[in-house]
Amino acid sequence: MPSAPIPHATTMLVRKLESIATLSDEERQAIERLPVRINRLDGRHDIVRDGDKPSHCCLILDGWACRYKLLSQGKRQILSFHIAGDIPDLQSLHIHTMDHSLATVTKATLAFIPHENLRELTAQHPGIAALLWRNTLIDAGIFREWMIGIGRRSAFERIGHLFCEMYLKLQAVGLAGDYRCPMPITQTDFADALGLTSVHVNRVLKDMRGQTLITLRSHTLVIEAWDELMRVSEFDPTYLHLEQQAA
Amino acid sequence: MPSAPIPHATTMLVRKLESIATLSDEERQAIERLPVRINRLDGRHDIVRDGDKPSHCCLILDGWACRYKLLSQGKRQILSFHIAGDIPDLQSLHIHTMDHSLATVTKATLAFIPHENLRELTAQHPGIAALLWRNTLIDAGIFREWMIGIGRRSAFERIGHLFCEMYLKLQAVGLAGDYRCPMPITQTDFADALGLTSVHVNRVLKDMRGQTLITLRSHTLVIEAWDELMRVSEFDPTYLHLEQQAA
DNA sequence: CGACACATTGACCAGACTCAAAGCTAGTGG
DNA sequence: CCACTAGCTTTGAGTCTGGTCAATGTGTCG
Repeated sequence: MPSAPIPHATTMLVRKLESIATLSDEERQAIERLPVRINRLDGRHDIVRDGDKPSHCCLILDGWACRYKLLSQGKRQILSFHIAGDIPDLQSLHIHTMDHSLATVTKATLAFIPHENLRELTAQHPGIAALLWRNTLIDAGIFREWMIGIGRRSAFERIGHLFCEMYLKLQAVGLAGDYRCPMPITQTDFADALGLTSVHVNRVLKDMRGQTLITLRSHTLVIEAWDELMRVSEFDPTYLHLEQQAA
Repeated sequence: MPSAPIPHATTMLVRKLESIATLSDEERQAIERLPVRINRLDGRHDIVRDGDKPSHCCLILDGWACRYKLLSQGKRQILSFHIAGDIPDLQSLHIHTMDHSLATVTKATLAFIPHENLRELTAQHPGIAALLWRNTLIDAGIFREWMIGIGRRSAFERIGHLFCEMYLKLQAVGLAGDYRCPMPITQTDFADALGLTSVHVNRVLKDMRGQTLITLRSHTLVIEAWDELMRVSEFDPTYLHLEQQAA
């Protein structure tokens, strides 16, 4: 988790897409010609807000972001967490009004790509369109899995499940290994992501530590018993569709 | 709700896509050339199962379907309900292994379209690809909204919210009107969709009837007080992205 | 060395669950 | 055409997971 040098934005995108399928030279070059605007933001800072009609998509180069929605009486539901290589608002390319917000979790480096260029790219290169489409479909699969967790799993299982999911996602882009990964979110964030309260999250974490399943200190997670954690969380990684590990 | 004659499969697809954007003659003809296999199924019948690698997508011509996943100890989470015009497993075009199941709810008429023809269609016509992509993105938005409900809304709000959502979706394809629509699902289905138990659903429904918000009898829902139901359920239809009403 | 955000803990509470037993009702078959 | 049945709905009584409220630690950063 020592932060590797942040790659050039389009290089990161090429790498991400090539982890799924091979790109032709032409496709690779078309991606590399995309104009990007790089922006560095602090943590806890909105990128796009519920109701906005954005004109750019946002590629994460470094740091964490999350999608969330605010409800009445200060209630908040976090919908997803995103890491380097993700384009969390790719949907805005085809759905013009945001129905939720996107914010940084940590300090982050973002690349903004104009919709018009992405639209041109996908019109010219159906293969790239398919890959980006596929990306949004995997996102939808993760939404479904979260729904299953919130709807039908215990607090303990939900938290364990999230640990497994984030560890594998981070590992796939080389940001985790050796059962150790960054986990830069607060207990309130956990609660809002998993449909719990922060008080209850605290108690479950205490329990998990007691069972020597995990260590969680200064925003670093160590999974002390991976197989056991997967088992008690009923975690099955199929839904992440991580065909291969990109390094 | 009197069942109109079931239109030809490709006509239904053209109509659906044209409710979002205009198709060129060429695009329309390409869709109409799609080969389809029509199949009539009873209710409560699996169409595709968790783990399958389907080679067709399924367009619903008539009836209801749902996506669901089974967990240990007989737990089930229903992920979505689908009605005429939907292609609930469109994702299988780009994600080869099913991470959940798809089943009919009622007796249903389905049109199966081979992946290879859809892939060819989208490669040839980026505009159609964009429209289908958009469809899957709206699905994802509905998943997010369900997540919000299960995570942060009370049982009462969740049920009210689902009524509002299904009424508008049905109305958009001409299957509902006058605050009245079919609702062919059991209280157990409600429970499994909303992260509740059927006993509790039953009690909440009783409460809703008591407040004269709805009538629900023999699989027909009548919304007696639409504005009030929307208000108490905190329902905001933005996420459905129903740009216009198709008749 | 504050100050502030975050984590932890205790005491109490409630919305939703479990288990179990009756009622309904729409089909089915005789 | 009616009795039967399977599946669904309704209700009651008791329980529990997870929520609420509030106070007290703890760590980090200017």
